Amino acid sequence: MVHNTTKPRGRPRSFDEAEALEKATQVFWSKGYDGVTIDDLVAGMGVGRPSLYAVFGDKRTIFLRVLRAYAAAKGARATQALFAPQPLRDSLADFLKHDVESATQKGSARGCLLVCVAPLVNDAEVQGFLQSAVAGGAAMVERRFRDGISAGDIPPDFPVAVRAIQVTDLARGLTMRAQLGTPRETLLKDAEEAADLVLLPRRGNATPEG
Amino acid sequence: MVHNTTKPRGRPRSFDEAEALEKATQVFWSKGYDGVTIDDLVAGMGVGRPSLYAVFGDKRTIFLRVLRAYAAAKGARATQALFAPQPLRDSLADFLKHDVESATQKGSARGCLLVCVAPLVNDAEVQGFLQSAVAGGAAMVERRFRDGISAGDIPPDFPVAVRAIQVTDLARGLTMRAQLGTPRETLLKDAEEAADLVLLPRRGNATPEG
DNA sequence: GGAGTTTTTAACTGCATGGTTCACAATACG
DNA sequence: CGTATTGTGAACCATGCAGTTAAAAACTCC
Repeated sequence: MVHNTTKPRGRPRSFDEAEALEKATQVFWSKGYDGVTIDDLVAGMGVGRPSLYAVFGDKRTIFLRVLRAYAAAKGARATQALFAPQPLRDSLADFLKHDVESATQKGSARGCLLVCVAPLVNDAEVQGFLQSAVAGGAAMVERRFRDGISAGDIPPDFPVAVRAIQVTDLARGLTMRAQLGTPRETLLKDAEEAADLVLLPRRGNATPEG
Repeated sequence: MVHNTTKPRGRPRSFDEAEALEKATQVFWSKGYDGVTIDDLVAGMGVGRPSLYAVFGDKRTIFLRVLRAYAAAKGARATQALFAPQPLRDSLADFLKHDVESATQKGSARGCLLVCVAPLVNDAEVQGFLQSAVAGGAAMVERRFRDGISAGDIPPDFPVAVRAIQVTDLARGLTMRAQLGTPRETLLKDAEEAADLVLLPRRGNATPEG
């Protein structure tokens, strides 16, 4: 973050760039990608049309910036939940519950930009970004599992990769149900159950069908 | 199935209604809902524009018909997989694997109309239909679990409702990964793992099969 | 073969939208 | 105080789109 100390010469902007992006997020979140018109963005972001094009570029570019900011914020919160000093089971439950909470925020659109909106955007760059985001999420959970093995919370033969993917699959299922209107309380309970499902010790071998 | 024996009076249609609907499914599947124009449907379905309006109605109506047909077909295949005469574990695995296969079919769009396209449609009727479809899927799995208890495949205290929801959540996760391009083989393996995750006996649970 | 009925082909209309342009307003610098 | 520079507001234009209409075509019934 390098701050530019030289003051801009001309008329100062009447909007805050980050704030406008935040509002753009809400617009895309509530209307999808194709459903959003430039006028929607102009109205929602509080930025005039020419300024919008000058500062942010066209719709696709705006969406990419929104996606990146959204994913970064979500990733940060996920990291915080996963790697807070607490038992593995609580980390996992917090991870999933946080997903649920952000997907059921009132006053904001339901669901998740990354899960519900972005996959439909027919754009190579968006798809690539999503793939890496998904892989990154699973990798994060897997790392937490490894820490859990070190801490003795789970046995050393715990199938970290498989379980990590299953956690993210379950998270996506929760998010989609949120989008369809399942109440938050139900989903929070399901999040706990999901954490337990993945972690509860098995009888016999941890990996089935060895 | 009532066959209409009276021949139609005027000029015969140059297209098959069911076939056209099938093609419409592909169009929506590959382009989403908002991304589809009437011209896309005209081109994709092989039906003239006025005929399209006369026979199928507008885009929203067409999409609803497509959804119902798609859900019916998918439900039928799911029933077949779940309730075929085989052990519970195989039923579940087949159920999930079938989902994966239909979501990774070549020559067709990836993912699932119900999971990847329909949730984004901002329409009360569509959302309602989706909710009932989701609930119906979970109920189907739950019923299969009950049968499994009767057959002694799982203990009587098996939490059928919770596990059924988890199965559908996992299925949605698989489907979304399919949409993002995860190869079929990976997902098929993950489907098996998911079935095992849900079914493997927990330590501390009573098992009937001695 | 002709009349009546239905589908198809092609063109048309009106409206929303994306992207651009232009004159004007606001601020920094000399 | 004037000028250069940048942002803003409103109007503008071409395009694409949904939905309709008019006439030609294909078929059944008489």
